Amino acid sequence: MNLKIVKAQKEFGKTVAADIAYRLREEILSCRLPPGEPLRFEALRASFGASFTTLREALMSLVADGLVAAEGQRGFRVAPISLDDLFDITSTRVLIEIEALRQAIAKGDDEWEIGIISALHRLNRIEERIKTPPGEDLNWRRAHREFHQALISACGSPTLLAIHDSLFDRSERYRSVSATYRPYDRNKVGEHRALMSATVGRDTDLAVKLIEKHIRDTADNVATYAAEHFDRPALHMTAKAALAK
Amino acid sequence: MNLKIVKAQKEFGKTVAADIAYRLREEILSCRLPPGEPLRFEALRASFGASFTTLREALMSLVADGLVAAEGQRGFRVAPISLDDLFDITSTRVLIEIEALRQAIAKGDDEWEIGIISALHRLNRIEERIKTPPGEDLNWRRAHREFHQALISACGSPTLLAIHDSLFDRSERYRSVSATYRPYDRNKVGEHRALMSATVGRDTDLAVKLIEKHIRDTADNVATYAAEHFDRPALHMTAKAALAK
DNA sequence: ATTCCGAAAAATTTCGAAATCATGCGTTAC
DNA sequence: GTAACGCATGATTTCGAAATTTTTCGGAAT
Repeated sequence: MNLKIVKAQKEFGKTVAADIAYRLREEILSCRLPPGEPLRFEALRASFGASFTTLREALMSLVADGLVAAEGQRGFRVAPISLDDLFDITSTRVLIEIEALRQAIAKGDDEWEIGIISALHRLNRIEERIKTPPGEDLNWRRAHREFHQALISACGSPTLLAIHDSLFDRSERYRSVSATYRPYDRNKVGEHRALMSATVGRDTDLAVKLIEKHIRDTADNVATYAAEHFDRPALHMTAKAALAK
Repeated sequence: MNLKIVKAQKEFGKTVAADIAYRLREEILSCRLPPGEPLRFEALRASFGASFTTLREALMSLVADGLVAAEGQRGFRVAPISLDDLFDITSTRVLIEIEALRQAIAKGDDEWEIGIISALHRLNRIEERIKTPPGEDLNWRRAHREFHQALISACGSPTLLAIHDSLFDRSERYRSVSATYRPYDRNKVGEHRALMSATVGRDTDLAVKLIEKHIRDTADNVATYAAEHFDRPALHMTAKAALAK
């Protein structure tokens, strides 16, 4: 585990703990820290350069987001993935996003429309530029997330938005798993544009239909290409353990 | 603030931090720690007998549950309450619980039905016994929560259940606020029974209608009796500050 | 050969001091 | 008289060592 030692500095968040939580989140969402991987304090300490306490706080906030699993007094590990979990997240996302989108279309103002169009434009630009699978590109992931947030940002319910954020993060991890094994589906570009049109055009029924299809298709795609990589026992054999064979 | 000093001992949770989080949660849900109240470490340290770090961890988990607000580097306070927040929680609860109840009725087995009937029976027994407003009784609150959990426990979606738990906690605080100012509405007993009957009788449309009415009526009741107590600036004047006037 | 017990080892959890940051007040310059 | 600066104060945040808990490994008994 030769991650370079980076001095804990408030690059992103206001506090060191928030910064570490953010960086750890990136590692987990991109699956550089694979599902099931145990998170031992000594190793994290070496990678992130923070104390036990600060790391613990970062880990706890990720537990709250469902990205890390805490097992009583037996430490932390990256939350495992499974087909059941993927289906559960997908169904719940459909429920939440449909409702949020309905309300946003009913309540959204000019600024909301502009936010959607801007987010889509930025996403498209990034997709033109990058060559690597977008699932691994930090900027693409950020732009993709911001587009989906923009769609429902006018729904008027902080709770709905918070739930959406959490579910979107958990979905992201599955996208990353499958992105390793397949090229990016260019049809997504069209889907995003259609979603924008229907939403800004206040065609509630069409927009709702499109968002459900978009979410379910993405999940199906992941399941098809990556299912064989689920539910494996965590591959956390150290070099030492592998050598002992 | 003359809370008695109780030695931090693992009465409830497995770890001291989990135990303190549980006890703090109770204080907040019952509004013994009023909304908006600043949570200063020295005071908490005296009340709960734990170190800064442990308290911080407990606070952070309550922040994740939306019961405590963390303001950057300016410490913690009990999350404020407002009519907007009450309406937001209520709408989202309706969405979540209707879907969860639908799925539970479709998938529930014998054990599920028995769980509902048992939970209702326990709740009724407690209601017969107690004299104080139920909102302040720990056992009533626990039984009430377990009845609502039992109704949807068979929905098959861990995510839906987790969201419900979180929203139920946040609602609980509003119930506590209003419970201080009005007697318990005995109609609730009948509502719970009707809810049980429709659910166990697999009458999806009726059950869904009843749960929505139950949630909305409770919220309206709270709003009517307690609205004047919302949005007040936090009453955290110390004796010194009051004296200075 | 297998299971059970106990002690050593490894990991997590807790602690209080030290560092850091925000706030309010007094002083000074304009 | 007003605004701006700087210091003192009180609070939070971070640290690494110490205590507690879990896990592992070896040995003896069944």
